[in-house]
Amino acid sequence: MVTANRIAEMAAAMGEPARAAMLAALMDGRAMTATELARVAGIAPPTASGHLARLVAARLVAAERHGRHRYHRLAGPEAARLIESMMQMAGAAPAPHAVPRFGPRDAALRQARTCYDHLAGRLGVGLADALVAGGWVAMEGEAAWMTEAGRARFGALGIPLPQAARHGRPGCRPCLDWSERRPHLAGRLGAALCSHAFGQGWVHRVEGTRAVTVTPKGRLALREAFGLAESG
Amino acid sequence: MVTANRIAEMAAAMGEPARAAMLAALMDGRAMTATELARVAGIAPPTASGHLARLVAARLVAAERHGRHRYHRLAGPEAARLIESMMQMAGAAPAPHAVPRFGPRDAALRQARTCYDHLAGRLGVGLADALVAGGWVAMEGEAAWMTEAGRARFGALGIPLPQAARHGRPGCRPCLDWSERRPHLAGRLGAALCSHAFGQGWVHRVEGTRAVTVTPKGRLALREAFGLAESG
DNA sequence: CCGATGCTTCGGGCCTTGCCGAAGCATCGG
DNA sequence: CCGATGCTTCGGCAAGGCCCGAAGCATCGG
Repeated sequence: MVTANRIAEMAAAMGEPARAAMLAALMDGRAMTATELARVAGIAPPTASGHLARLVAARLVAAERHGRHRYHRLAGPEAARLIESMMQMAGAAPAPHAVPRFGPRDAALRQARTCYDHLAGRLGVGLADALVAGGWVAMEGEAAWMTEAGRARFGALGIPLPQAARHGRPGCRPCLDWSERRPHLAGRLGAALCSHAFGQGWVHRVEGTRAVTVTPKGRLALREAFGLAESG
Repeated sequence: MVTANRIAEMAAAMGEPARAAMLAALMDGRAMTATELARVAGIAPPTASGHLARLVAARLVAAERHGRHRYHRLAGPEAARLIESMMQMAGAAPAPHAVPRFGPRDAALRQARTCYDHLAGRLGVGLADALVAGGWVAMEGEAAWMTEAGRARFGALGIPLPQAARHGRPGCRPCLDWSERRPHLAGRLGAALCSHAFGQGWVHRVEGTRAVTVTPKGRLALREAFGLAESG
């Protein structure tokens, strides 16, 4: 009974168009200020402030002060996962959940972007395909796992590996790509790959968006390391 | 933007204690009448009727008339999956989400029950353990898959097998058991095993509950087929 | 055909919640 | 030190939602 109440609390926090829009906007894993989120949701700052307080209370969103700004991000991978399930069941968006008004960045977003903490778009899907084709990773339905060979080769590249079956977050799982409608790689492995790609200068973020571009160096590295033919 | 609204609609449908309690009660996959659900949620029948209409509108619940009764069940595996995610994030229930007032059936429920369309409780967890130990199935984190050997042996037992990587539902996935706090087997394989167990007379449902008992025949068969030592 | 049963619709009371503008705090930049 | 900026709190309004009892439909059992 108590569990039903907690469910209701969380669900109610998501169950309002303005808050749902905010959560969707946070799904790329970046943090946003209250004012930005107000604009995204199409409401006045005071209203947004109230909504955000409620999302924080429901532990779906975490907030952090930096000077006179307050940055909001999803509370964690579980929250992202939950919202992702909802989006999927909501019938995946026809357009890749729009960033309103910021102009026609759709092409760039479709090509490559971050999805919470891993890579998505054609780049993410292509990378996942290459990893499966190369025998690094196997996928079946909603399951994915590293092969033994993959584990060894990721290690050799200096990519920190999720230990097998640690209790919390799955090491490796497929995540349905909004724009491509095919799976890319999420979970701890997806996050590790993404941060490695940033760290090595394979990709750069397009300032102020969640789009990323592949550098020439990255294009080369992705082909050499994973056999990824075209990466944008 | 439209996607945020649909999310909000679904979430709002879940975001009310009475409705959340109803959904939780439906999580074993059986259908319940409106009056039963009213009692579960602790509200009057007219109120429940309104709630159920809303859940149906949100496509979380499906209803079906049988004579003067109207049976409600979860709309499908995706809905079950979604609610399960919420429960998990809600911090798995201390008690196995209670069937109120129907008396002290907890012991039986903990021992063996259905969870949506597959087996749960000590029986379900033990079966999953045995399948992993016997090399039928492998599990890692939130991923699970049939081994080649397992696929062949399930087929030999006459259990209809999910084809690899069909698009909709995952063939095989772990599902955190409420009472045991360890995974049992869900997905299409879990459902196939469960219906096989009922069909072969390995288990019987305890009338009017979601508890099941293992028959002597079932105990024998489970040991012989899967090496499951004690099955209640 | 008639009463009992299951469910829904209707009407109305009550409370919650969304929304905004104005005003109050804090921080930054000069 | 002062104005601009980001955010929150406050007050008030309006809409929507939850809840119930009474009454209306349908179905079942005799």
